[in-house]
Amino acid sequence: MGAATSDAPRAWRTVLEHIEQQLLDGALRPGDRLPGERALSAELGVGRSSAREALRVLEVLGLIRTAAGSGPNSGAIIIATPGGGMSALMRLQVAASGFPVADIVRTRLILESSVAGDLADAAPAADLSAADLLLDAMDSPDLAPTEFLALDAAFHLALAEASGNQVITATMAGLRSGIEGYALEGVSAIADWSATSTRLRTEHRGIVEAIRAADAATARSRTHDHISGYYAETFPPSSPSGPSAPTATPSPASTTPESPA
Amino acid sequence: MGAATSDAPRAWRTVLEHIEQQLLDGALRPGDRLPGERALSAELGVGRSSAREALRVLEVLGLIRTAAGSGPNSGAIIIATPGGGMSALMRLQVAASGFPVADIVRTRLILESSVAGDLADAAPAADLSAADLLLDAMDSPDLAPTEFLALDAAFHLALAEASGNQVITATMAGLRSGIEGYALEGVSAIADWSATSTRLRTEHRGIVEAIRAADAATARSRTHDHISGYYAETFPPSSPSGPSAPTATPSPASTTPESPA
DNA sequence: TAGCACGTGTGGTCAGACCACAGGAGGGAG
DNA sequence: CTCCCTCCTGTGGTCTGACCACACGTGCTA
Repeated sequence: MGAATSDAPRAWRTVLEHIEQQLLDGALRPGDRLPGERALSAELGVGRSSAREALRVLEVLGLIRTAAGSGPNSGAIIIATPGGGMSALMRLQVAASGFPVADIVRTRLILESSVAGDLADAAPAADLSAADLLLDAMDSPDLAPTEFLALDAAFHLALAEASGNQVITATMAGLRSGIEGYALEGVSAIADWSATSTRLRTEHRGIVEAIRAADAATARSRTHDHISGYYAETFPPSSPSGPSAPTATPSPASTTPESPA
Repeated sequence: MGAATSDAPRAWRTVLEHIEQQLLDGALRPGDRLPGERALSAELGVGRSSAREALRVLEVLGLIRTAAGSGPNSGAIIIATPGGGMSALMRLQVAASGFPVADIVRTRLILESSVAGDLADAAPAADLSAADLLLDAMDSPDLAPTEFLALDAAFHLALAEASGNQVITATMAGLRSGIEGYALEGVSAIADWSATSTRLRTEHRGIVEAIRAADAATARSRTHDHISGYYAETFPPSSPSGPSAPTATPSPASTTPESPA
């Protein structure tokens, strides 16, 4: 042995597909332990290194968690944490120029505006306590920009989580990771951080307020303006991010009032 | 050697971070060739298998393309094809129950409605020729459901591409992949395929028509209804996809006419 | 009975060896 | 001089075997 017999597909792909199939069949469920690497490779007739390559992919994608040692917590365990995989994907794609930053911002605009609107419309009012906590934490007067930004990201994510849509939550986590580097850089472009953070805090509360008031249109437009405003300030005029400006995206409810009056 | 000295982070992660850093620094750009696996591992002081694990991750994430042999086309080459990675991620997350199908559909609703609206509002009218071609192809009377569905997916993707937002395009490709299996299964749940496909064709043309007429609100609502309608038909009442029905999401412009009259 | 030492299995990593393949360099035939 | 064929080289792809660090369980010991 030692080589691919030409007609066979890549060995690691075999492993990946095998596990995917078992997941689809229900033979493998979240919380379950995968066979050990040695067993898995023997079972599928591939080398351990090939099996490991597949497991590595699953790990980065957020499907499994691995731990050495013995006992029930060791080995590869199925977990579905899409956020991690999404973050890695977005981050690397941005690094490789596959995702223009402007497109990420535009996508945030769409997703978050929609989330805010849905939250306001939610029949049984969504639980915003997590967001409230973050809002309070952000009021600490002596927060470094980095800390503030982390709380800010967590706040936006908390809204997504409150909406209950796991796909959007994971996507937003990924989008945020993708532009995290730029966000940190951007802080230096802000003239008066104190004023900016105060404004951001006010806008955050305004969004939550609109959601609580079940005013979807306002929640949407405030979210849109909040995000586009921040990026307009962070990425001054000639940001080499892409051909068009992030704020160019017409939001579903930004300039269109359609107020509930 | 042969083992991790406990304090060191995982070797493959070292490789991954090294490459990411080079991408961020601009030392590595799309189209460039990575060092060979042997050189890379030597350079970073890790084993070749560890370097390979990192490369495998990059490959699945759509960042590199690998080819054996020699010459300029061999080796690992930086490519930024987010769609592939996104598809793998979504597909596996769905398989692992990390992404409820209902959430994926809801996300499609948001993204595609928004795309259709933006397309209609686009200052220089977007190029819809690719979508037109697919529309014509879908008119072939003797298309198998599978073929029709493939064209249908391509049509929706073409609209996203026309919008020029690469993040949305890749995300939509991923979302589609995630529910592809369910879509194929769902065909059998459709009583009169001929009638359904005719309806879908009509709806598609209606969407494009609204976009061409620069009627954003109609484009949005038609897109929303098109998608939610299809899934309502494909996943009859008691689909075990999630706690709430996909159509429960209030679209920005679905039931709210705000017609241009 | 309480505590500790050892065995065992797991992931993590490395080193070395082949294979298949694609391309280029070189020599030989025309 | 030109063209074609052959061999060589480098690349990814894979397998095997080995060792390390670690966490757990078992069972012996005090």
